[in-house]
Amino acid sequence: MRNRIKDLRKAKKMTQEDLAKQVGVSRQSIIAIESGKYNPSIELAYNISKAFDSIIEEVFIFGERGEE
Amino acid sequence: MRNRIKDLRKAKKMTQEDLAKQVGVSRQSIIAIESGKYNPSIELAYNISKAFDSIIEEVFIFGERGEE
DNA sequence: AAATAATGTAAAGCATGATTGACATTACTT
DNA sequence: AAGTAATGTCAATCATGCTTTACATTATTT
Repeated sequence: MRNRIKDLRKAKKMTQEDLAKQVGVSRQSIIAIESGKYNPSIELAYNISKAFDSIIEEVFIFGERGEE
Repeated sequence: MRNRIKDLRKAKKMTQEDLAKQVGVSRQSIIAIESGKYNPSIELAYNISKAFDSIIEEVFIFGERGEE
């Protein structure tokens, strides 16, 4: 599962730390999620997408056919 | 965070076990999620919503004002 | 070029999502 | 009413999201 966090974040000129604070997790978590290291909880995914005034499906891209 | 899984599941006449198999988790996980005991991963939330031909936001309802 | 901000990496530990198994209870069927 | 399917509950264990700390690297600014 990929995501657009890095791009959306830069479009809003936010640092990883800004986003981390806004959604209430550590910067490490943002890094790990941006780089696809793990699956956030749905609650966190929701908070992140809200930080970008988007819905989850606009931020997280689910493998149509297997996640290259 | 509430969700409509139980209702959607019944509308499709699926058992918890049916759903569990279809999305690849244990029945316990379905029970726990249906009853709001915990936050699924986004991947699982996505698979569940796909089982109902819906998007995440149609299945999971995020606390408008704090989750009674 | 030096200083500082932002990003990346690594490892240890904690919190909780998810599994398994066994049993109790409530609904359907016959 | 008896039998079976479906749901619910409890507890132990495993897997992984998430935190914390500390440092290294890459950008940005002056």
